[in-house]
Amino acid sequence: MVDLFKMLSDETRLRCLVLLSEQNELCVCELMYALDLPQSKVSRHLANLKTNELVTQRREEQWVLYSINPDLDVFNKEIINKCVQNAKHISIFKEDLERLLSTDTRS
Amino acid sequence: MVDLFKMLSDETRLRCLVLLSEQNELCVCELMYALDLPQSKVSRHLANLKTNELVTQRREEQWVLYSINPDLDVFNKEIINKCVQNAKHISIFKEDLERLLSTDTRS
DNA sequence: TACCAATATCTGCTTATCCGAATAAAGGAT
DNA sequence: ATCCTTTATTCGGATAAGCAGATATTGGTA
Repeated sequence: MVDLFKMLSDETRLRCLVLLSEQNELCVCELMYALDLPQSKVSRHLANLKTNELVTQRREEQWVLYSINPDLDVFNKEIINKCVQNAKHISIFKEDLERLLSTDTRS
Repeated sequence: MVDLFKMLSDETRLRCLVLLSEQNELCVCELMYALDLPQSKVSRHLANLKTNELVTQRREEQWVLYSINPDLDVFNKEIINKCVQNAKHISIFKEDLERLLSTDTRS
């Protein structure tokens, strides 16, 4: 439990997880654009999430696509889902999603 | 959200919250005994939880009794409840509860 | 007043976490 | 082979968080 909550106690990581829950698969540059954050920051936090098995990655052409780990245990899945639901009311997350949907940044 | 998860990402604080959820009200010395941790550590973490409004305190005679904040918003309450449920399967939390119930340490 | 039990806070220290900037690596295209 | 785009990692430094042990505070009691 502690490890899950450590991962959730950083705004950048939470924002990544919320977007990944909405969009299924995203590459680093899409997340950079949606979050409006530097590349190393996004990449570093995704690496943390992957180390803690909250996300998975696969390579497609020049991009690395991240997803929420489909094999999450029930508890982790439920907590993340609650976060995603809660995020719907919070402006920073809404803005992230708007930016994400506003342009195709994978090109 | 980030603040809630920061509070939950420490084992001592999680253990306190789980016991408080089970027992309604506990004083510092009961928690010290149940968690088998030094007084300053328990007191410090309870102070953190209080600063973040996850617990409340009241004084009764020589003791300070802590409770889960009854005015928690829905999200915080749901997350904490999930933790309490999940803790039922985890030995360290079960042992805490056994120790707590084994003796009256408030005397 | 002096004392005592319970709790809170301070002190000095160690470790963890986060950051931007720079560099490295990896794969595709020319 | 070289270049380009994307992503990962390293570096040095700043800040936050955790700890034990010691001291302070608080309210009640002798």
